[in-house]
Amino acid sequence: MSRKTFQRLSLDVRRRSLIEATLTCIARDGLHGASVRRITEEAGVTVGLVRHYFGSKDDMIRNAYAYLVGQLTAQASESARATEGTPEAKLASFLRANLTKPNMDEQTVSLWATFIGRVRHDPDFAEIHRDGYREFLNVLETLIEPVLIDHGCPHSVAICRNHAIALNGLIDGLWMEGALNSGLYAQDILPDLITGAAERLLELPAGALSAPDIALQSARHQTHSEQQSKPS
Amino acid sequence: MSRKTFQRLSLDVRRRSLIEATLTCIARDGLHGASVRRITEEAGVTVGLVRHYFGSKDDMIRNAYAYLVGQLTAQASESARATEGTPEAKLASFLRANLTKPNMDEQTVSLWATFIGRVRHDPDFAEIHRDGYREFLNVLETLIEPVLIDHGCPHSVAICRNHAIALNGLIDGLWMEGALNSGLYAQDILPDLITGAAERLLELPAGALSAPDIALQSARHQTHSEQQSKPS
DNA sequence: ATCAAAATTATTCAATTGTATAACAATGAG
DNA sequence: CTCATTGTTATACAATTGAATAATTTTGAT
Repeated sequence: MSRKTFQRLSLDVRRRSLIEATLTCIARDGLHGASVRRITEEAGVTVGLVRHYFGSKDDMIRNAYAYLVGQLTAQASESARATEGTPEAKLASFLRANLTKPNMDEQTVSLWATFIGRVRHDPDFAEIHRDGYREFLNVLETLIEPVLIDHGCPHSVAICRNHAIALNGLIDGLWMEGALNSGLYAQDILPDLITGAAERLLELPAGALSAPDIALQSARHQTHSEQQSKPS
Repeated sequence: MSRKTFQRLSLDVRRRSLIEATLTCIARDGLHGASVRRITEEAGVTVGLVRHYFGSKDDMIRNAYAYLVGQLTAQASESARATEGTPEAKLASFLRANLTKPNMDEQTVSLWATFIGRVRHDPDFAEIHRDGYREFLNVLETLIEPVLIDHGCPHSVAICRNHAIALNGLIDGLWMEGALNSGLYAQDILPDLITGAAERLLELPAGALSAPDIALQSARHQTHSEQQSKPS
């Protein structure tokens, strides 16, 4: 019986393929069902490669966690960056993105919770979590400040930070409970719900985030040089 | 070599002792480190009892999850019920209780996240989660409604429910990120932060929840028959 | 075309897992 | 005091686990 034929791939490609297989398996089988054998089978390689590329299974899982957190934050940030228009529109887009596909996904939340459960037991997990959380807070602060300025609200660093902490809590909680979808309400109410809630949290006039057209009118006397581009 | 001496305990006591040992082990060693042997050693019995009382390890863990959720909800509800005074004081007490010890505890959050990670893979876990979530929402609605009425705010069933969903998200998110304590801010800012945030979410006058004395004055013209009892 | 380097496979190993079964002893009824 | 009940211990077992080692094949440099 002949050996399996194989390709030698670059370090980056192999590592990524193993990491993605790890996430796939944990999402599908849970942490306890994601054995080295199943993961490597999913990646189309044999077990030895784990040791070769990561040293140990735990180290591979750590890398998978960091990869997931990075993806989540990057997706959310990108969604805000890609939105043109007023700061209100950017913030609203960011909030809504967190509560719609693909960001709000049961599989992703499940993965995330599984990893969070290890933060306490593994310093590396704790560091990955802290970095991801800090990054998320920073993005939020950056989005919040211009909105506060636009509406003449207080916008000191401390105030922006506290708003970011609260808003992040709101996002996290709704994201998690919404994605797990216990069936107590329809998931699609959440984007509107969070923009409305954010308006009140930041003490913006009603509709500032949830009704962009109205908000645009009321904001026009401040930033009349900007014009909203209609999506095709 | 003689056998281990033992006591025959009642069904309830044994089951609870095994359940608590299960939670202790998962909190200490993580889900993967909580083997039947370690759990039974923690409980001071031998491995055979798991089969005898629960049938399987998975079934024992399911029971441990239900036990944890029940405790969490009961503690939170009790903290609100025990507070005498205005509806505002009750709601504020409930909110603050969720973000202070013993409710906000890294070990508990870690346990909770670990279990949440299994909701997707086990229908029994999903049911336990849904029941706990529904119960929490109901408590919140019950606390929110009289506050809205006191301040002359709209308080339809739908409005109360939406407020409860948002407030629950806020609680969950802050509770989780706060307990994991990434060190980005001091944990003890959270009780004040959430009462302030809740005021704005519910569109109450500033201080209605965060500064009970001032709130009492402003509410006195509505509910002047009530009097606050000073804590000893 | 050759050959050394190293990426990958194949296999082995000890340890641990959850569960099943049999032996035992604590307990309460009579 | 006796004895059956059954809660509990002790042991066995097959399966699976993560990791280590050895064998082999691909690849790129020369």
